[in-house]
Amino acid sequence: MRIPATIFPGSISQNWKQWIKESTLQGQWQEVLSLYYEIRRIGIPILDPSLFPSVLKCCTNLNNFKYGTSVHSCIIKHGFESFSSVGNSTMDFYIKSGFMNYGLTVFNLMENKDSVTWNVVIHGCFDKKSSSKYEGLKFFKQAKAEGFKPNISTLVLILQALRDFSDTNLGFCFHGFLIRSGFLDVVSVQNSLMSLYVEYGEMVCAKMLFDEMSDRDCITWSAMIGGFVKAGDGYFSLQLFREMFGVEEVEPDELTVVSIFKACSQEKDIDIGKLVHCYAVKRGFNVDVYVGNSLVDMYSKCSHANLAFEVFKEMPERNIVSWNSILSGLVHNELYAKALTLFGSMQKEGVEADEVTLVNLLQSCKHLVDIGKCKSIHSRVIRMGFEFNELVVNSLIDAYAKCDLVELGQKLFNGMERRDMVSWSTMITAFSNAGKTDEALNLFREMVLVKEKFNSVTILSLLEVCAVSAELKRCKWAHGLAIRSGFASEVAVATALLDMYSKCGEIDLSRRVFDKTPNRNVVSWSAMIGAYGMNGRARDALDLFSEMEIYGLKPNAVTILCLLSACSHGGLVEEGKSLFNRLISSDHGFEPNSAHYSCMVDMLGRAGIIESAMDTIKKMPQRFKDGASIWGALLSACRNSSNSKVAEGAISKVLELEPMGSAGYLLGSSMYAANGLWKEAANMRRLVKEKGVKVVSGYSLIHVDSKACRFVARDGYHEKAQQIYSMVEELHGCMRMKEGRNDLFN
DNA sequence: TTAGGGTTAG
Repeated sequence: MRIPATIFPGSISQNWKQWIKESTLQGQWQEVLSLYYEIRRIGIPILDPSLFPSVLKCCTNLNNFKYGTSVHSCIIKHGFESFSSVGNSTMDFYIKSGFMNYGLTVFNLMENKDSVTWNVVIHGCFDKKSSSKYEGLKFFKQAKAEGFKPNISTLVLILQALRDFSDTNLGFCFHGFLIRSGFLDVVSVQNSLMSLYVEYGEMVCAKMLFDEMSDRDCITWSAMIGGFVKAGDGYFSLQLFREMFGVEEVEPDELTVVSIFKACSQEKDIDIGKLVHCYAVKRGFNVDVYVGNSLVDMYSKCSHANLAFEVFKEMPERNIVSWNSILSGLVHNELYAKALTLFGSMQKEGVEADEVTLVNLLQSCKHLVDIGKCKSIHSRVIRMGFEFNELVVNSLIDAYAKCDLVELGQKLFNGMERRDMVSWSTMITAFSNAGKTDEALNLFREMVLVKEKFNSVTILSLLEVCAVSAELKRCKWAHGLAIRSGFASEVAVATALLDMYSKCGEIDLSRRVFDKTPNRNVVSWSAMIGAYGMNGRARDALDLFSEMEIYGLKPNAVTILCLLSACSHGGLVEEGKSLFNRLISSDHGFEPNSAHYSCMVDMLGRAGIIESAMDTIKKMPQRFKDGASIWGALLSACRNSSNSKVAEGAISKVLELEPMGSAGYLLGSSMYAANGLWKEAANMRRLVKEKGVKVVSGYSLIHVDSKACRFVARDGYHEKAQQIYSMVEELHGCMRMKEGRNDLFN
């Protein structure tokens, strides 16, 4: 290091001080420190404190904590610590080096605190890494009392920090302070306040602030658009975006289009998405990794997996979020095996997986119902040290449950150090899906007992559990709980409620829930139509559908399936047929799928019109002819009408298309038995055993006190089985006697 | 001392 020639002997020249200041501003920190080192080495006396702020700043930026402390001791030795500029810099150095406590010691010892002092300490408290945000608020209050004038950056930081507090009142109070102090005219403060309201979910306040603003910049618009996207109102954010285009002074940037892509995926509006994609390319935004990631996500969520992959391939820069986005996109589009393959490429490129990657992989395994792959990901989870990560473990529990390994899921759940709302909900759903209703309910009770909060998803699981157990008392309890917790007014919950009651046979209660549901959607209507169908009230189902059409609501595939099923079970063959024909020919845009055709075949079969059923199969599109359910429906029709000729063909079709499903064998066996073909019937049952086909048997539920007892035909698992069977015998005897007596009278 | 809005997941 060469010392500038213009140095006065014995002291530091003015030029030299200037050089230090400028070099610090230019980021030549090492050079400044070397010069300071020379000054100290030669022993040039330091007569004023003006060089210390620069030197300390260099130490901070170079992470040279040790040297900084020696500078601090030099400051003390010279008696310069009483200068507020030096004290402020020392404090800043300690705080930025991660030693908040040392910074606070300097702060407490300072005699001359100025506005900068307060700003520095408050900044320190609100640093992203800092954990003393609450302290920061206290300092702010104290500073205000001492007449301190905050600067814009401090105010912005406070507004950011307030997001971490759940107390919305703090935000409202601060808003008041900003008005009183006249700072609310500054755009960056307004933007930060608006974002705070967005974070609180107070969209009305955010929008009011937005409307009142006279100068809106790109950030204002983006924050507002992003806010509505976050609140789930993609439609309105797209409207705002159109409005923004009309304002000449502002132009959307990378951050704006990211929010717009998210809005498009929410609204499934691929047309606007493509348009904005073109705009982004024209403006050169597509090189931004955030923009690329959002595009991948948008195309995936709009079911355009190919386009998502194209964008992903063309991205100039990819990060872990890019990989996770495409993986989740593939999962979203049911391309599970492809997701697993792509993970292989990700590894080849040396990109390290994170928790989100693991969750995506587990999702794939779950849908593939592949126990081996689940276990292999599980071992990877352990190797990567994610064994105690709630997000990952929750997904593992879910995946194992879907693979029928509820016990393994339960083991993981029990071993969790920390469980969150999702852990509990996942486990409850797992029990529910496995038919373990008592376990599910007990777990929910435990969840309440340990004071874990629950959300509408938990309530949905709970309602499903109650629906499966079909016990009215339980259902009413769950309904009460849904009301008390404030979730009953949500459409999804209300729909689950009506479904639950219908499964208990309490169709009038279902209707009462339906009538009270606000913002009913196509799912609610379909559920109610389905409920009528399930309870044999086909006429009511058809009437409700007419009402739905009057409301102008478009039925979806499920609505129509529910209607056809209602007609099928209610024996309204003509009505079902005419409805089906009307929907195909009208401008509903309805294209029947294989389930609809199966339902039609089932309906005609139940009515004993096997020829028409066969005709339907002949006429339907070729691609549906290989669906096992179609032939299954025909087969059950044959069984009911003992049409063995058609049955033979149907049996072989079902067994060919679904060799591991139990339906074909069981229907076949019972049909042969009904026709006295005992050998063939036995053969069917032998095949079931030989092939290891899993038989799902029907069961009855009896509630004794608060316990549900499950009975499968001829099982002896109940502890009082013997007594039960002897009672059944006795009852049979009574019935025989009654029959006999009837005979006598007839 | 120095500031405001963005992407993936159960």
